[in-house]
Amino acid sequence: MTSDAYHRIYAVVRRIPRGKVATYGQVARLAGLVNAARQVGYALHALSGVSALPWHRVINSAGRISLPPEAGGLEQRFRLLEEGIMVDAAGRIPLGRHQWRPGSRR
DNA sequence: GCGGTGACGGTCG
DNA sequence: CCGACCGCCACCG
Repeated sequence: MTSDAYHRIYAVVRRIPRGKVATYGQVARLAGLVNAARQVGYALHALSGVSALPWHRVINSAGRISLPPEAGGLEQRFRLLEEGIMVDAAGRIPLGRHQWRPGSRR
């Protein structure tokens, strides 16, 4: 049932270091997929929060939480704050300071 | 197989 | 900086 694409996506998300975030498009590219940002969102949605994956470290390219508050966005904001990532009331995150750069190992 | 939908992303005004 | 549009593409009824 878990497609190969999903497996790759999850593998990438699992590598995001604590205290760092990655964008949907970034995850898609690292997973070797093209124009699949939406698919990444769909893959994470399929988890329904029931997972050991750091799904909360994935945000959109605008540097904001895409998930509606009542659908888990609130929990995502809380988890990020808990890791020392600044998230303002509007769900905005300073990407320049927190975006994950693969290779820098953090 | 078709059409609507969305945890996206880049552009434009 | 923000909202409106449009292009993309897998999932679902």
